[in-house]
Amino acid sequence: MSPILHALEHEQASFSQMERRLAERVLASPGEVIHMGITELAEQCGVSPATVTRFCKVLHFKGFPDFKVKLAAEIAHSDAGPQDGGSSYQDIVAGNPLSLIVEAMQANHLASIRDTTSLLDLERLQSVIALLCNARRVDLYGMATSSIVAQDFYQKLVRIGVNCTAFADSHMQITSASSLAKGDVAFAISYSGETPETIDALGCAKHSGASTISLTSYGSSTLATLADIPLFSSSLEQGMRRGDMASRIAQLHIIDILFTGMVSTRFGDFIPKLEQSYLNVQHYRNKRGGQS
Amino acid sequence: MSPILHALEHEQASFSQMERRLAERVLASPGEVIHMGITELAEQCGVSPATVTRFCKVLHFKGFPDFKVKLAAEIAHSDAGPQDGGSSYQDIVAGNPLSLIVEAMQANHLASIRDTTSLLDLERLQSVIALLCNARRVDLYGMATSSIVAQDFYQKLVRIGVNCTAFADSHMQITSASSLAKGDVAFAISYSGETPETIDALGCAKHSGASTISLTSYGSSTLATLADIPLFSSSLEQGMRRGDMASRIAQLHIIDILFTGMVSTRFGDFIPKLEQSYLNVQHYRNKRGGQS
DNA sequence: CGTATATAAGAAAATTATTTTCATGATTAG
DNA sequence: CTAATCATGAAAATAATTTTCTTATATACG
Repeated sequence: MSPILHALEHEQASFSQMERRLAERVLASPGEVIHMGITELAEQCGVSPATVTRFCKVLHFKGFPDFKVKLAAEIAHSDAGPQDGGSSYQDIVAGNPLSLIVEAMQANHLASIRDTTSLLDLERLQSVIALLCNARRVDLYGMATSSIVAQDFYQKLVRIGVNCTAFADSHMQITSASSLAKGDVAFAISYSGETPETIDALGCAKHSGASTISLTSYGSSTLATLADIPLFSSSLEQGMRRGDMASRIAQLHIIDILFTGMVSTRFGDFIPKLEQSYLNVQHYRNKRGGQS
Repeated sequence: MSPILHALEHEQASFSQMERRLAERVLASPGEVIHMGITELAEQCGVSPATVTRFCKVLHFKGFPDFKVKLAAEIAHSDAGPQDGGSSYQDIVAGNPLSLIVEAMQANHLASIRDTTSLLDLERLQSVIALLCNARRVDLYGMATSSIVAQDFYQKLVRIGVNCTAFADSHMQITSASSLAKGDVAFAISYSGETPETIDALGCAKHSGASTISLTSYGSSTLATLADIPLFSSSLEQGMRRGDMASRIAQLHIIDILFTGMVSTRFGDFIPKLEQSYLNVQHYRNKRGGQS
């Protein structure tokens, strides 16, 4: 924890009644305090503005504004929530003030990306990249939240000219899976790894002879077991139903790595296509001059 | 480098004479600026205080003090060096070994979330949450990558029973925007803030009397200026076309905060709906026993 | 037990900082 | 060449902060 907050916590002994109130308020949500005026903070603590100024002086700041700026700098350093470098997940519950939600969300997402990265198996990633680069056709499967991830990957792959589909409709997924063959790739995404529609689609693809890849939250699951190469994003503690928020970020993180890996291995091929797709969007947009 | 400094450096084109002087002074030693008063900074740049305030507003801060606090938070980040904990963005180039790509991607995504969080304005977020909670109808606009973000938000809002649409088709976006009215909310997402289709849709919605919200990468943009309440994700260095990867993660981070904020403020309303939507998916899935 | 003194804290005044409004000159489009 | 827009500074208005002055309370000492 930063020196200022640390001091506020451990030097309470030397504070007076009112000063203690201030210290507590600041500790409770420093992120809010830095956006407050002196009057606002004073009111929230049932204290006069003069007391706030004095308090800042006691802490050896030049005044309240000085305190705010220094505090802002400090809380920026530490990842919200538990100390930096750690990676524990925060639960998010009812009626929390927004500042807490923001802190918790940041902690969760950062932890999620860190954990996912450390779970990564480079060799496996490399194989997946190779498969995707050489695939005749790529099918992406995912329902609900995972279909968002699938769509995202789809957009990227299309831009580098990979022949690829990402149906949101589970019937179409199966239909498409049926028509895959050896040399094609099926890529299934699911938080739980137990989504029946996605499992069916990947199973069908495997049966058709395609190479199968799964992307699920860490832990054994039907989908991961089924896939030739399973990839994992970090899973959250506890039964947070809303855990899929961090999980989706982690899955996109992996998608980004895969995509960048693909572009990097076949730079000469893919970069021109990327550029071209970008330029063409611009071109046709300008051509019609803003009206559709 | 932090998004604010980055913007100061790269948006000089859009600044006026005096604004450029200010930008340069801030870039020269941001650490000094955060301890200055508005008058002092103005004098050092041979500029009037009024110009400084205006400059801060152009950058979408609430005023000079707000600018100082946000800047303080950011420069605290950036002197932490490139290893984790710091937040400099890594470029991703050809033929990099996978391990480097993974490291760079992690650094980018972590930095992006951190920077975005420090740019966040809690008051604004709160207003947006309030608007969304009380909206009769919510329209989400976004093209390409941003449509993925819009879709993601859409899925979440639907689950808590918010009346909401997220057309990917720009004609439909306009059509829908035309039928909005006071009390409705239009929420436009764009990395650059200059996507014509998205600007048109938001403009149309505004004209119809809806409250307008934008989510763009940090910096002044047409879309952000147009919106009643602009929200920002952090922007990346240099011309990385592929900067939209980190940006999308950051935007989803904000979406998650908004959504969680909504659920938290109207816990009693929304949680049962969330639970119900979850249970119903399970129920109907089990009912048909895996076959469709 | 009472008085003097120190201390904490607020009220109000003074100061300082910031923002807004208004006026002016420059620049651009017609 | 004129009108309109824009950038800018001066000054007024507002808001924030700090200082000063006052009061109440507690503590030590006679």
